[in-house]
Amino acid sequence: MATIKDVAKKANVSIATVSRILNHKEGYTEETRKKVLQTIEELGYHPNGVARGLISKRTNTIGVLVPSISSMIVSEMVSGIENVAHQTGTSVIVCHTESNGKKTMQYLHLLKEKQVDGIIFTSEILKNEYYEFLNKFNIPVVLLSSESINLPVPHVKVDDRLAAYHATEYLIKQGHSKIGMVSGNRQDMIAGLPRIEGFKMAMEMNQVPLSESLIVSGRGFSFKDGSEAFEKLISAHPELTAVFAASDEMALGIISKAHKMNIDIPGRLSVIGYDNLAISEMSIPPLTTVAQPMLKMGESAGEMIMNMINTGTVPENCIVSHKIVERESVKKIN
Amino acid sequence: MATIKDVAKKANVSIATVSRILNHKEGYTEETRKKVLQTIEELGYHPNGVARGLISKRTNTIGVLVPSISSMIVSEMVSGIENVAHQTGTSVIVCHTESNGKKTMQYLHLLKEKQVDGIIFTSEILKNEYYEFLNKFNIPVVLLSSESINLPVPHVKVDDRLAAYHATEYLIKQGHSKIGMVSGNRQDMIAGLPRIEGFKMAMEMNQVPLSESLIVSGRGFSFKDGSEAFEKLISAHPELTAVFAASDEMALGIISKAHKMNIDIPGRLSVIGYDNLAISEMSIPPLTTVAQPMLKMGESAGEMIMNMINTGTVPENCIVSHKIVERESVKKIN
DNA sequence: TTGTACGCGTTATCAG
DNA sequence: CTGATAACGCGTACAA
Repeated sequence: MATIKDVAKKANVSIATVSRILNHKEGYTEETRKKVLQTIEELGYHPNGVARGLISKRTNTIGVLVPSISSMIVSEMVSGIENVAHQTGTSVIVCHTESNGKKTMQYLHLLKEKQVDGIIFTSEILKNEYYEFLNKFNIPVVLLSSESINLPVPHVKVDDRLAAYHATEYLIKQGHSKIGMVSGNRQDMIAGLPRIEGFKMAMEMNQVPLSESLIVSGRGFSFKDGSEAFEKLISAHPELTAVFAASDEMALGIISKAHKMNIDIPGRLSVIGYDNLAISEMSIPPLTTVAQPMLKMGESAGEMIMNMINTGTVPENCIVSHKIVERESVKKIN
Repeated sequence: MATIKDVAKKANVSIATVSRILNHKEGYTEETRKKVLQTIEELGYHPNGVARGLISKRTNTIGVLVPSISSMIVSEMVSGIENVAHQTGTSVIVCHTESNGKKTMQYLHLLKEKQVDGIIFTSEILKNEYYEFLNKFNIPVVLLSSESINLPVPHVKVDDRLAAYHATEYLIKQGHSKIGMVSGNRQDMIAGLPRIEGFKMAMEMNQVPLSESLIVSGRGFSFKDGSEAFEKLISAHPELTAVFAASDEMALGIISKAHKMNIDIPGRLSVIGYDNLAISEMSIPPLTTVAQPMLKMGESAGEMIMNMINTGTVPENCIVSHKIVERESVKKIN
């Protein structure tokens, strides 16, 4: 494999000169530049990023920690991150933690050893243990679709409480007053509780009758969770005309179960989801839902981490705006 | 940041000894080992992988090229790759090429500069240009869900022709004899044409009437492609009782369009898909489909590349077996 | 404008 | 069992 030394020798210059030319510094004539470029071509020389990283203390690599790559919701965010990263010549290492604390720490060690320039932490809470490690080694971090209340780590996410508020309010404005919610896990302080709070708030603010039994939560946000929770909800409250689901997958679970129970959607029951995944256009009926701009969020997080790396400052949090995408799963009534 | 040198100094040993201990070589007493480990703890020392990579010529990093990360079909394969990679302490850099030749070459250069140990090429054909580059620098490659007919590159995939054959035959065995196909792009020699061939073969082998107009292909394999192609197909052949879709997304497109046209599925029309994505359980009705074991394929490709890296030999191709997952979108008829 | 020489943090090969 | 020391490929003061 040709090194910078080989190039220097063949071109009859010093490695310093070659290095300068490669890095677009000044200090050489156009003539020598051409000569060097020429022999680089001839030798098929490529710079060795590892050697460069050793001396420059930059690897142009960032790590992205996600609970699960194949989850439709994170893969799009990763895509956004990769988008902006690649524009500046940096690469993305993905690590799926499976929400496992031990595995997460393993990854953190691995990434530190690899000397990544920064880390994006996605869809999961930042435990103290993680933070201390990162902080100890001064590794820049940003939280994506997550947040920390006590730690000084910047994040990008939508305002879940507000978004849930809007979703519920939308249902109310369509004339519904018997509304239930199929929520995620109550213990989940990031994506679970806030959406429940938003739901309650909208109900109260609009004087719609509310009781705790109108909210039934699943273990997570999956299709199955949605389907099971809905079954409980509707048997306790057959009078419902609308349901707010805390995720699109849950909404699909509801639709599927409703179909089995011969409940027409949106004829007898309206459903609004949350996420605006690709699948929400594919369902029958197409799903009305709260859109989280996943791709954009990934891009923002990417820009944020690049900024931290380049400037050493910690940026402001970024609250991206949600919106309601109207399709056909919600019906206006009287 | 503490280096191996600091550790050596503080522990009153040489860096050589520290290195030996770190790498579990022999040549030191239990006593010195403890002392060194102790001071490593105290200093919070972590080895620098970049420096190690410079001398060992291994980065414990592989690159994965995919057309699009967020495509449900590839994200699961990446997950499989990452699974096995992490077990051996290697990381995965994902690059989405958007099927763009220029961008792909950019990534290849980037990955070479980063000195990755190997590359997995996913769901896309390996152009000569790519191969020459990889070959020139002796970078191990494996093809995942793709193959090359003229280049000596190992691959892992299912036998598309055979799988399509089985899917079609399954329809026939359920009593159908008026069968159409909504296919992917005919020009696609990897995932397009073979499935068409399999379809034709099954029809012919079972003496089911076949004409070219029974196959209509989309630009790709998307929901929209499926929905549009189906519209053409069914208007030309309203007598059809079953359709083979070349992907699950296309199948969903068909179901959706059929619903709009008041065609009951599976009552009047049976549909079989291809892929067995997560969404195929979520549709109404749940989709009967040909399962490609995406996760396992990723894992196989991961093991394959690790083998190539470690042994320098090129492994056998790996044809993984498909199977038909029966759900509710196909009805048996008289 | 150009070249020399040192250092980045490791591993590995020698001596001792 | 242990310790100097030379690589690995590159960037960069400093000198010429």
